[in-house]
Amino acid sequence: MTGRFDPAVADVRWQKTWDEKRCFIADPDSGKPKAYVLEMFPYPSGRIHMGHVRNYTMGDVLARYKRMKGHEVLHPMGWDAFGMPAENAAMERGVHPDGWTRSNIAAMRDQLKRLGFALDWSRELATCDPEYYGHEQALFLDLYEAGLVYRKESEVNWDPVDMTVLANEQVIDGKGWRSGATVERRKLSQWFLKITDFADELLDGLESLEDWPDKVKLMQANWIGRSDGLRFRFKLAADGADADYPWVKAGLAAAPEVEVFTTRPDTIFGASFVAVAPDHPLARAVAAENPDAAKFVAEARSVGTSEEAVESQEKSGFLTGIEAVHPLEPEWRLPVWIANFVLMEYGAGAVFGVPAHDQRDFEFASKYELPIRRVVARPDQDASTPIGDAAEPGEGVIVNSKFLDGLSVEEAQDAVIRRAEEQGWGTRETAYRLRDWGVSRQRYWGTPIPIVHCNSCGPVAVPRDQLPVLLPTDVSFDMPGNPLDRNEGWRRTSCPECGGEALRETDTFDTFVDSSWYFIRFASQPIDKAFDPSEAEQWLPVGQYIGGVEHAILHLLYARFWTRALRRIGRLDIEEPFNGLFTQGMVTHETYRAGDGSWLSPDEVTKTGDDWVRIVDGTPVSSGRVEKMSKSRRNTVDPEPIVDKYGADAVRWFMLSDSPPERDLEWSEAGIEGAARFVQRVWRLASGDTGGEGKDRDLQRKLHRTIAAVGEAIEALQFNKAVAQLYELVSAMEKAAPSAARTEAVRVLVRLVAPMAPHLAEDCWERIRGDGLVADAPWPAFDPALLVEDQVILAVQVNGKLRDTLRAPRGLDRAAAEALALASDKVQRQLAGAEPRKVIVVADRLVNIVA
RNA sequence: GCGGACGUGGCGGAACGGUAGACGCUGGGGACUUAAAAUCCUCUUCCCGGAAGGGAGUGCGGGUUCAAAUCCCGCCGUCCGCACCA
Repeated sequence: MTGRFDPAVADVRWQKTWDEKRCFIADPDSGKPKAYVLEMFPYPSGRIHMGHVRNYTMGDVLARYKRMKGHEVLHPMGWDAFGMPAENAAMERGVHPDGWTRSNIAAMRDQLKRLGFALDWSRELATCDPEYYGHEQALFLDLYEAGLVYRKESEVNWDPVDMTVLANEQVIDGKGWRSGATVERRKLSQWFLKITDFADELLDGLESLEDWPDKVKLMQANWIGRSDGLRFRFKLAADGADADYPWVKAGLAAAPEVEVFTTRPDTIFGASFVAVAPDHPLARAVAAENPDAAKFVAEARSVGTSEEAVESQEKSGFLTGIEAVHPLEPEWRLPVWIANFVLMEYGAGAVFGVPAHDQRDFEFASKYELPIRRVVARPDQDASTPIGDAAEPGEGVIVNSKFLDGLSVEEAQDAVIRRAEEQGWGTRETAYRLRDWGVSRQRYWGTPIPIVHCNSCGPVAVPRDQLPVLLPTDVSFDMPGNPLDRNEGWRRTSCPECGGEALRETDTFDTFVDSSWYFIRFASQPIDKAFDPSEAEQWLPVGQYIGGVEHAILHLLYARFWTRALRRIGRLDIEEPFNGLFTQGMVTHETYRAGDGSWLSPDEVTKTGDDWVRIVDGTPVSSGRVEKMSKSRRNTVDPEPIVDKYGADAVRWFMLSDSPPERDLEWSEAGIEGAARFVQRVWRLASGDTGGEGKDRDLQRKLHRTIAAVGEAIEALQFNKAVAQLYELVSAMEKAAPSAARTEAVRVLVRLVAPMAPHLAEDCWERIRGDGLVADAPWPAFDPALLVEDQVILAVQVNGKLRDTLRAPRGLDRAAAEALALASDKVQRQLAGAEPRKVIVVADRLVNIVA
């Protein structure tokens, strides 16, 4: 039989067949065990990129494998369709965000379909569909009514380029995650979701996520940043005339105290100062009275929170002249400073400084010559050992600390907290780094926040029967800012409560709200509500979720929160949305630069000998490091022409080969060529002579071992290992003479490659007259008895070094193995007449002779 | 600074503490062909050697073990996350 597998014909043909037979429509009532395989849905930028191809190929292999193993598989696809790029396109090209987004979706859907993914397109959704965001508005109101939403004027991260607010999670090194602009501080009224109410749950829940990467769990744990400690109050010394105290003048007379939070209450006798944040009420009170203080506060606040600012900024403080009373030593006074390193948002917005055992306090004390007093000593130190040129934050025994002396750090912490609680000046408390999630965005292309602002009633929820609050279509993008603010016709409305004049909320949701529940909507999509809990619970939690690690904190934390919030308000009985998580690596490519330093794309350059040159004029090109494919580096490779040239299966196969899926995959022409060759080799095996009688025990064993190994590798998401196994099997089959075993091997091979190269597999299946579609065929079973060889190769070592390998029957006993090894010429030569002192035998593996 | 991951041929990478380098790519040699493409065979960690064979070898230095890429200790390097978090 001659000819070649022709993907141009086969791809279209089988995609059509799967579609017509509704192969991948998930049926909740099939009675089969359910499996929910999900990849992070894409933003409809207009074209798919190699990262999508890799991501969706991995999910597809798993989905198809699970189907073959007898599961009812839910493997849906949709569009994370709201967001800035649509508005940018509107501003740059005058197209409407809706039209732009819709046509992008149509283009990308076609591209995805060409790759033959086993997706249930009947459940496709886009977050910009009113049917989707309307339900989201209702869910938001549910949370609002349950007290999990609040509005507050707060200092926010303002992106001056995108002209919107960013969540803390979206500020990377002090810059906006999309625009890269340095983020400013602004005061705005914002809607917040109470994610901090779930801090403990979200942290503790991580422990149940056994099939998540440790790295991601750790990142989330660090992000939540739980610290256990003591919150306590310092009384402010009021020894002089009351009226002079700044807090009295500032109207704070009722609270002549300052509260601090510490994780090291054991070091309380090492305190040498108290410091408050520049935003602290006490600091403001002082600033109101003292121009120097006001100047200091203003300067401290003007410094950004960017990395450079924080690193280069020296610790500095302003001595207020106020004194705090040590809670355990009433005669002991500590100076109160305003310090630029104290954050108002964390803990109590004030700290007490222990220079000996905290590096930051140490630096501050060194600068202002404050006492540095040891209160913890390591075994090689005592109470009088001076502190060197750095703080000692570690463990030890408490010294110089009255009733705490001799206790361990941990014991002393307990003792101080207990005493504080008994005496009523402090309480055990847990502080978190996590802040509430600000979800307001000053953008058009997002889900409208379903709130109306009434002059007399304040913010009022839009009644359910008026949902969805639709985005108006008559908007203009001819000036910066949010077009909703300028759309009076849409904005003006009446108050649902009093009927008076009111204005709609013009902010829209952060798009991470949209992606916080789409996996639930995939599982159940009734018309009249967001989801039906009993139907959704049949599929959820997602069995395997696959996506990029860049969402380790943002999306994955928000989705966990949203799921738990729905549970708390009784809407869905699921604790964690994603049972298994896999974060795949990026697709990378070499970068190229012309002589003038500009980036060149891979199709502008060619290699002549060892050097790269520009195709147009032959000028030399320098090849740079391998980096993530990106537009700015111009090192992207568009999947579409690759699929045209090699077919979907070769692309899929290459995406799974070589690199372990969690690591980066370097795109190479040679790699895709190799994958295309493999596709043809399989096709030739299935098209070749299938006659032949008789057994081939070696091939049969190889086959059964491969079935076991490939299944195991797919389940562990080690696709590169599955690929290597299949290469070995194909190689062995090509070398084997025709036999019944070989014929059987072809039938099995086709099914083993089906999850990875489904079009090829269908074509082969048809040629060998398999029943129905290979997509519906059961995964081949293996015979455990055939996994073991009856001949083994024994490694023979002398003093741990390999000297010989010997073929031996399986199950040889110690003495026989030893005798066999000692009979080896090579061993005898190494021993040179010496008597073995000891012989180690590992059954069926090796013999080590120690001389 | 804190936390984490990783370090194996020319390259991507395999390797329950038990034959290091599977498999793929690249490269060399060969077969088929008028020629090419396609395909197939073969070699490809390094050093000495014609070969047989020998030696070295998993970032570096120690250790545990009959046996270490794998376990332990200490360095060095690369990457990622967080970052004045009290």
